[in-house]
Amino acid sequence: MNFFNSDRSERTRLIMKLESIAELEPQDVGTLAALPLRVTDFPARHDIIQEGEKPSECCLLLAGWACRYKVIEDGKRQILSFHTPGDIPDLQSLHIRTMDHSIASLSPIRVAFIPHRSLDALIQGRPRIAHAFWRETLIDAAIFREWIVGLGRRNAYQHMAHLFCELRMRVSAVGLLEDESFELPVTQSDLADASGLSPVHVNRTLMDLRKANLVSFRSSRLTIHDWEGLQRAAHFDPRYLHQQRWKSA
Amino acid sequence: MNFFNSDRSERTRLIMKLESIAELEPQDVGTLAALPLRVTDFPARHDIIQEGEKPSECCLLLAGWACRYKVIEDGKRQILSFHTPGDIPDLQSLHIRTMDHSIASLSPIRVAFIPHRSLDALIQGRPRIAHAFWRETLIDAAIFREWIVGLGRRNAYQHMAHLFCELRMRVSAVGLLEDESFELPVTQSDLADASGLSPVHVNRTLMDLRKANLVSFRSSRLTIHDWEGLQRAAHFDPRYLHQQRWKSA
DNA sequence: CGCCTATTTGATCTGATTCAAACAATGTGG
DNA sequence: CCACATTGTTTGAATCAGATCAAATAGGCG
Repeated sequence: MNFFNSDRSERTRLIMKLESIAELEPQDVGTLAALPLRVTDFPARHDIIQEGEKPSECCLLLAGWACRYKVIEDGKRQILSFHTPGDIPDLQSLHIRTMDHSIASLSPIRVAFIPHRSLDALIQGRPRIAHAFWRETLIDAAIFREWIVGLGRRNAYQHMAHLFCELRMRVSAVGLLEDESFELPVTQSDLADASGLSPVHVNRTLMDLRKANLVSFRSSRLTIHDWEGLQRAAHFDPRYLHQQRWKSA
Repeated sequence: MNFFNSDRSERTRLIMKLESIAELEPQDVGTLAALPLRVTDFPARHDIIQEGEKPSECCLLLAGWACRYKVIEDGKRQILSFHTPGDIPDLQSLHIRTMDHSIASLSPIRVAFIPHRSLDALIQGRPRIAHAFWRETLIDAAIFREWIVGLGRRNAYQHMAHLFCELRMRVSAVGLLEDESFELPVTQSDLADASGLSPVHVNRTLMDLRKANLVSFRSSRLTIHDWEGLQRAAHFDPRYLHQQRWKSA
């Protein structure tokens, strides 16, 4: 619990994110800033919430990377989404009591827990914020849909390229893209669990992408060498992300 | 436009559905019943909305089956979800202007178009209905997540079994399950596009499920011979559907 | 340095695809 | 009500994308 360590840029992350999702009024921003936050740090690869729990708070990611995942009977894991600062990966718990999946840190992370009570009050009193929150969960669903397409109908090469395009766009939207390169603290096994492939095949696909001079992934950092080409390889169309203003290229 | 043909059971479908999702007050029900509906019939295999459109109405499915789908560059199709009466498959268009996928009828269907304007008013004025609508889109997302798991980490046999379990539960919840059997007006190609498989392999998998005496799928009807066994084969756990009261078996 | 975890490589295997053709069902018009 | 066309299902054979197994190599870090 490092409430006082949380720096200014982290504490305004939620406001930045929601402003990128919907228009807010000055009063909305004030109400958001007054939200009670319980700020907590977690190490890498640590469960924040587990499937089956009934949380009474939502967790706002302030720094670091997280993911949602499910484990099936035979122990296989499927990652459902990746999350960057500003995301509230369990926002749905506001209206769906029981978690149907787990959320874990990928890197060391800092999260702010916000009581459901406070969020409910916000939703009642501030329709624009309610709109922004709902919209965030809907964009979430749009990303799930695109993953379904990738898993169902794209080959490994296109699928991985598409995933990197998505992450690039989202990272860029929260200002973490540095010259077509960003921290991506995941292993190739994580990428396998996200893309429905085996770790070995992820490795080979990464090498193919490297050989085609599109991207390279080394020491937890993705560098895009040819953004145009990557999009072409993935047949990537960013409209499904429903970003208002694309801070792209 | 068959407003007057729409029978009583169809017109209360939405109310039934929302009541199964969240608790409503009598006044909510009254407001819902007063919603202006533009009822329209469509033949089978007809697009109701296409990707890229910006609808100003939502479509409530009154009768028949529909699906969401996306088509990628090389012409491959991925079905994203199946929909039964009571569903509003484009409810997200209320907050996300542009459709990122299409919606089509599978069988002949009857839909009621409801202006966004009216729904917005409802959401402003009746918090419980707002809650129910939001919750419906969240359950949608939960189903997407389960499809991601199926596509990524289940084999063809488990995946198809799981899909049938999902459909059985949902069909049951809207009262369309008749003695462990229900209309499922889709082709094996449709099942292939939903499960990320080829039509040939769907055919072979269906035969395997038949041979195991779990289900049979003939002339647009799915009959479950062994509900327990089917759930076991799929490792099906219905909790992700977040149904309040399971009107099951 | 030495341990542990992640990546890379090679060889082999397999679940699922593709192609092609036969067959069954359903519908349509004469 | 039959003939024909169309669409959907079934079967077989060949092929392939990606999985699995196993072992070697490379990083990161206390």
